[in-house]
Amino acid sequence: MRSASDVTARARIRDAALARFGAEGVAGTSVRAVAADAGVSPALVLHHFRSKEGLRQACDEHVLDAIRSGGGADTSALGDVLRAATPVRRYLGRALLDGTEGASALFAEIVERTQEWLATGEAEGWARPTADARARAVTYVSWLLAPLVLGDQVGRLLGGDPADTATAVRGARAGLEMLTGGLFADDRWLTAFTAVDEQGSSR
Amino acid sequence: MRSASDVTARARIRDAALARFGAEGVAGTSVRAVAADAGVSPALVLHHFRSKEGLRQACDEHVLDAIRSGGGADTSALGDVLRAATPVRRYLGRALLDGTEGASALFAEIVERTQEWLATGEAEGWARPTADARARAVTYVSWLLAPLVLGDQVGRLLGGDPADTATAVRGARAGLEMLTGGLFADDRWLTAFTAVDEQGSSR
DNA sequence: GACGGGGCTGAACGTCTGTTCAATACTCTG
DNA sequence: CAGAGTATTGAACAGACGTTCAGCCCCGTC
Repeated sequence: MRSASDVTARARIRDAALARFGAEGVAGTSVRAVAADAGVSPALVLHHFRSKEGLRQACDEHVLDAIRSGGGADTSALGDVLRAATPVRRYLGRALLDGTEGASALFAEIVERTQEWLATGEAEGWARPTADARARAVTYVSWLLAPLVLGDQVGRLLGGDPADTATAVRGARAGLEMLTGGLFADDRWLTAFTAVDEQGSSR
Repeated sequence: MRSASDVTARARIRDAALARFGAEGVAGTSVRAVAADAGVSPALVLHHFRSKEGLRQACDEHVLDAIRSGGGADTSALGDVLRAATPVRRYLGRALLDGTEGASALFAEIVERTQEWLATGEAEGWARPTADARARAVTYVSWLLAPLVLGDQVGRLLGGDPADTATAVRGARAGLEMLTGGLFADDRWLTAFTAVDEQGSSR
């Protein structure tokens, strides 16, 4: 076994599957289509990965390894996700929505790391205190991942090319702006929401 | 034609399709499964809607009507989305990811409304000014929709029941908190990002 | 009571699916 | 050079798929 090094057929198949799975979903992708993209026969796909499900698992593991090997640097997971190649992003978005085992684990992991990171920030004074650290971390991560899942929609409205890095950067800057200065100048919406919530919970 | 009033078979089929499409994707759902859920024969599904694609379009229109009829009240689209029933949310999330014609239109529409709403807020003083109003509106909407698409992940980490309203409320409050007070107390991340961006754009 | 039409069905169709299997081509070990 | 083992293939399978069609049933109209 020569592991995963070059453009071995196994790797070509995995990459083709990654792209197809991300673009059209796992259920919407046939083994034959993946094989055609990789330039091999359908039988070879099943030879290398035991089944279609095995192929999906292999994609999961590959994406997870690729992202995790980026290392949790100072900017937390933000950079990891933004730096990931487009097919990987698309695949990850769909895996998160499908509730894939690997994707779910990754999500939980990122939330955990983020919560610790924010706790540190709170102690060091650069992050504001919160009443519900868990909810804040979860929501923050979901925001971070939103342009990943909704990338096509965001890209379409922000500029012609959804794959263009400049587009993603423009959105990310606007996001950081909101998180730094805040979006709302007073707490009218927060109090309004609290009112609606208490009224609604009596239903 | 008695239109759509009660639990007519047509409506039952549409609702069953909505739930299935949302849970397992359009490609992952068979006409036979929808028919079984609705308690009718597969042939009837094709009789009422011309094809599987026609069924998908009918779901699109129904969801859009349901959401739009909520009316754009003062809290913008936030309430509309949160109030939508769980199957509708799930369906909408997947439709947005798939880039459905209807879902894309809805997204653009919400962004437009939100941008105007934020411009008003800017004029009235309760929304902070921004350098890129468009990017801010798009990002804000994608954040609003994030828990919708990632609902399962968020729910799982925030409490046992993803369908529970209390869970969604908890996340929404944490979000509003971040948007009101801001998350970061100083602009270290904003400047850091700018630095990385300028360095990265020279690649 | 005859009749027409739409809701509804069972059975069938051709096609595509994931998967299996025997056989071939290739590559390294002895 | 013989042989073992892996990469790779074409052909075939059974089942599920979307879709079609002829026909039944029920209801309101003349």
